Amino acid sequence: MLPNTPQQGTLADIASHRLAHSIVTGEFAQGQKLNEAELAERFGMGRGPLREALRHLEGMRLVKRIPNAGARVVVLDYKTMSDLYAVREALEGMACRLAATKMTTQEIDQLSRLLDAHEIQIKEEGGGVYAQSEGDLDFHYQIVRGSRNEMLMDMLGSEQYQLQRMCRFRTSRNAQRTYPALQQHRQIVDALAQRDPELAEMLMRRHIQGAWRSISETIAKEE
Amino acid sequence: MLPNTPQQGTLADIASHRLAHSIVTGEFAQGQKLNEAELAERFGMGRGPLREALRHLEGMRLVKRIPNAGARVVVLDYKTMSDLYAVREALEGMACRLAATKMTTQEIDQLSRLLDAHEIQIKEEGGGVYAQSEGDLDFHYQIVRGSRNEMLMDMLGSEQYQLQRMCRFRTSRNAQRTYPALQQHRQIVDALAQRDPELAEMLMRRHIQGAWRSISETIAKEE
DNA sequence: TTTCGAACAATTGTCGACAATCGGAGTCAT
DNA sequence: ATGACTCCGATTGTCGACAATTGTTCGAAA
Repeated sequence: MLPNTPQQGTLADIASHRLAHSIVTGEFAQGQKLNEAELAERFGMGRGPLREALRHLEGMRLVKRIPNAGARVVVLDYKTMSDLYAVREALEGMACRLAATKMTTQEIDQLSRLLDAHEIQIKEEGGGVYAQSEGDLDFHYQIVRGSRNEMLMDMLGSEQYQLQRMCRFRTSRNAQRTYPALQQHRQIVDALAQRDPELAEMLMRRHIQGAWRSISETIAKEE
Repeated sequence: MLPNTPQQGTLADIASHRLAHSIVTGEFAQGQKLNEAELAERFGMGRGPLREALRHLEGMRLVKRIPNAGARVVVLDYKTMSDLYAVREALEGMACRLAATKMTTQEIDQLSRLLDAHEIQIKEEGGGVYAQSEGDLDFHYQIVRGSRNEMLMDMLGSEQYQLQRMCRFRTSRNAQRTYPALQQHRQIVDALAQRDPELAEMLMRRHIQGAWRSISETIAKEE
């Protein structure tokens, strides 16, 4: 469902996926230097494909390359995360607006049932991980797909998606926002069902602003 | 001023810039196959750096790569351009909203003077190319910089900027929108000066919607 | 004549080795 | 003791050659 295809294509693609996973999950610390020869050895490939993978990761903003000085894992400081959420707010807001007119009624119903499943899951598990779970990402991705905008799907699916997951791995302990998050999801689906683009965009933007406020407070508390 | 640095770094970066230029200006037709060996020969370098450049261009959505089948210049059809402008509307709208609170008064004044220069330029040249000129891009880029959002600057500066230029090269004949465009720019600067984020975002979004409508009509007329 | 298949040419994917560049250890002079 | 300079190790950047895959063309059989 999610664009997480392990992919069996070229070595460069494999390296790209494995590296992205290692970076997002924190296996590679932020700011850590990525040695080409060492990684090529570990992945059992030459440095050529690995360099292409690094170039790709650079495009996804997961690593930062400095000519003649190698590549380092990006550092997700407060400013970077803040910037990321502003971009997400703009893009997902637009996606939601478009989805309000492009999604089929059937798809919207399906989205509603997805939320029902989430609600059950929350009640069973005590509901501590919803806003961070893959379920939340699923909801957002379905709406992005509903926008029928290839560029948005690419940006939010392949690129930002990873950065956002990285963001969550970094601040995975705050999870008390699960109930209001589900509530907001329901409101968004309602707006979609009413075919109200303005409202749908506004609600999605508020939803993401709320998520950022929650994460932001968590970070503040830790210090 | 614009992020058009010819750059004297690695061969891969040089190839990336030269390729981007050739693609944007139409020297390489849309959908044209890009032969690695031939391009490496032309640029006087090996295939290694060139492959890295292609990876980079793929990230910028200027080329589309298919594993084991090579890279082709992207085709800017109607749907793609429409998607592009929706993304631009979202991102530049957000940039303008942020700029309304982050730009210094001095910077806003400077922006106003930039528009004065544009107005003079229009009157002198009969004003047929403003909306397509580099001057318009300059205005937009200054606002994006004013957002102080690194990610937005990257996205709109390095990546989308090229696609948009390509878009304009493709439809360079419609230029009767120059006066309303300048007028809208003035309104936007006013909103920035009044420190009104909501209004600034709304005006920028309308401005871009107008640009898309203009381009869209031109394309329709051609067929 | 059409279609299926196999060899072939062209192009992409990959590797190993060499050249260029950067960072740091060590040393010498002030 | 401190600063700068030099040399050396390590890492990145680049190239050429080889392997693998694809698309094509030619030919033979139905």
